[in-house]
Amino acid sequence: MTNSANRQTRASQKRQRLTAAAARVLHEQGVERTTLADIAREADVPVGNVYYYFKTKDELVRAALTEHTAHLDELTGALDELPDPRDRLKGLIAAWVAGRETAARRGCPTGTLAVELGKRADGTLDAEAGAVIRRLLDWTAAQFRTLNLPAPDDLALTLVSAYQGMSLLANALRDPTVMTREGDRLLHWLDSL
Amino acid sequence: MTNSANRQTRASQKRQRLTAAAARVLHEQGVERTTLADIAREADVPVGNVYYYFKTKDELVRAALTEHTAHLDELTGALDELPDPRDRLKGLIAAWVAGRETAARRGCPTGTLAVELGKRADGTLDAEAGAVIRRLLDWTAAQFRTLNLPAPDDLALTLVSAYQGMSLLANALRDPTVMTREGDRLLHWLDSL
Amino acid sequence: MTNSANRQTRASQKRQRLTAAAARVLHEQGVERTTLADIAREADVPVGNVYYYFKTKDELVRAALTEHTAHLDELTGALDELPDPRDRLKGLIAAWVAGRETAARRGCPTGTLAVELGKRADGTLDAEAGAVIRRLLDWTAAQFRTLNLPAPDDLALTLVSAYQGMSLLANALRDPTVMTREGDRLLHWLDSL
Amino acid sequence: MTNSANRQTRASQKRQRLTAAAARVLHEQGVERTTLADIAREADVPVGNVYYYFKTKDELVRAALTEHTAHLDELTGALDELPDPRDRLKGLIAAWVAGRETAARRGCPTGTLAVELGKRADGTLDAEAGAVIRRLLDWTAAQFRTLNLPAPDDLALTLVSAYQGMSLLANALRDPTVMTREGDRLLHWLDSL
DNA sequence: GATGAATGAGACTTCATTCAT
DNA sequence: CATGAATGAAGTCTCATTCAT
Repeated sequence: MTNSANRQTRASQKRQRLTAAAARVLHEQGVERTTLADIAREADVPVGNVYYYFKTKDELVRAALTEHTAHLDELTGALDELPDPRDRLKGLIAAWVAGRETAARRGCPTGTLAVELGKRADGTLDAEAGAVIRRLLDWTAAQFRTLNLPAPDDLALTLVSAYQGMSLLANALRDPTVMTREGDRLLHWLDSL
Repeated sequence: MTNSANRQTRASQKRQRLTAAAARVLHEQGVERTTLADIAREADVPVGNVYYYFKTKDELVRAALTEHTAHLDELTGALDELPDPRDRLKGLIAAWVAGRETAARRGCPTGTLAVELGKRADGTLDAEAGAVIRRLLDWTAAQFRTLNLPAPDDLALTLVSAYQGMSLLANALRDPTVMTREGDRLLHWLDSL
Repeated sequence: MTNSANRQTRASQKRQRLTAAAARVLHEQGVERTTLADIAREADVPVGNVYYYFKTKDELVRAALTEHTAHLDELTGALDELPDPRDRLKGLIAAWVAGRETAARRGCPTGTLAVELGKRADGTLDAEAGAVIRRLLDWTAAQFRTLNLPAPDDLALTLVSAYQGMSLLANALRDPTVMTREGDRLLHWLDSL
Repeated sequence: MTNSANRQTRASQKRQRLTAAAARVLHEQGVERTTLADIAREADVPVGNVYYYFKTKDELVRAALTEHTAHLDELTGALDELPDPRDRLKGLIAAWVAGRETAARRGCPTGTLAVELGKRADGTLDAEAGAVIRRLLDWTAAQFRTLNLPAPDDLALTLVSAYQGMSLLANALRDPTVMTREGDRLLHWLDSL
């Protein structure tokens, strides 16, 4: 590896460390309660150096949203390997239920981010949080459409809405079984369509 | 009315004004982005005076939660007048849909509060936000139970979860029709039980 | 003195202390090199408390400009007592020369402020610095007009311009005699009109 | 051209580009509001590379002063070609008036630099700004001396002082006509001597 | 020589909370 | 009881300067 490539790689690594740390810490503590120092510490980067990679705190939030989008794409990408769209949706639900402990402790990363960003007077970042959710909606609707089910958009809305609702309740009640119970119901519902 | 009683009344009025203002502003701006000064201004109470009624900002958050509980009780109390529990639940859904514009702009007051408080490391207030949601769950489960439906707690979970989910999505997508579409589906679902 | 009046007076005093300190320190160190802490220390006020009186640093700069305007008004007000406008102008020049040590060390308060504020991209405060100078121009022109001299505005421009020039040179050369020499010349010039 | 000479030339070019950029940007934005990055960008030199040519920001300021001195020498050198010293001085004034738009927008480069540097506690650079002004004073005095006029130093002081004054006022009032009006007066004044 | 990256001190500003009257 | 004023801790952000390659 050349020096130049090495340098660039190290820099990219740091940027990536910061992005990952931001996604993690912002999910855990929320946007407003998280300080740049928190993220810097988690990424093991000096605070002053954060600004070399991200000019504002908001850009770090944006990076976290992008990270969540990437996670989502990774998941749906893996599910796309399954031949049956219904199985893909069941896999999605299974993934949600598998994350029940995290959901109970911190809620859905994207959903809680959207809630916080929605409180802002200036609508800069909330639209971007909404875009991530819409991405999930779109993928889900595509599966329902492939299944030739009527009103696939409404079905997608119902499914994603259920996910956000159960995550919020699991979190509010600090009860991961909410995810299991609702997850089971959603699986049955899918089979009934 | 005696002077003393008069004084107490005036004091209560101020307390009430502060509580109402807290509920309103905290819903609109979120807990972390709201300053005591914001609430004081909205309640038309001098900042320095707030501390006579509420020793900390958290107590104002608590008061807002109590206010939301009162609103909920008012609603369920009115619905209890209806003879048929199914009609009561339909009335609940109708109320949710009626609040679609607010939901699209700010989300569910209790739900968004629970999300924000859930991010705190110290579990001081998040339990109380959960309690308000549980109160709704309990009332809803009671209706299902009266209807002699099986697993009334799960049905309640599904219904309230759907409400939180559709509120979050309406908010994240800034789209009040989410409330209408999901509301219609829930009404049909109720009839199918 | 009542309690209320007392309280208000003390607050005003603090505000006045801050304004005076700002005028002094900003003149000495310049706008950009002066920190809020510098002004706070000079006024013997805790840094955090400064913001109770002035919401931004720029407001403090504005206050300093107002202070300089007040000083100017005081001076011209005193000179207005003189019956002969020519004597008033001579008094003005005498005041300038009297301040030669300060001028040599720090330049003209308003002039140097105008220079610094003029460098700003956003034209917020530079106009206000210009206004103070224009006030001096106006008063000076009024004297020339009363003397029935032709083109009083140009004469005023020449006189004030000379003042700013000699202050700048005295400051740049660290030489108070610049003020004396140019002051003498201006007095002769006045008599020659 | 040898490699070594080539390298040196390229390096000199960079140094020259930085010097010119410093003179320009420092004049426009002022010393304190200008960052090294600003100058580096304007000179199209990587930030990290600036320190190879200038060890500190102050050295860049010094270089800008040198650049202004060079400009001044160029101007006076050209004027020296004129046989009549009075014409040289008139040419100087004409040059000032020709730069009226710049003066109105940014003031005299040397004068405003002197003002800012004069605010420093440590007398490091302010003397050098004064030196540039003194250079102009000296050249001007030489012309008056050649004209056999009495007190040539005082006449020079008056002329340069007038220039700085009119530049400052043009700048503070954002009015280039100040330069024209005062320029005309100075030309008449020259003829009257 | 050249350069992207790193660093840390310090600036401005906000705000929950307390105080003095 | 009421309230303008006070306080200090903490947060975001900037930037001259240095470092590693």
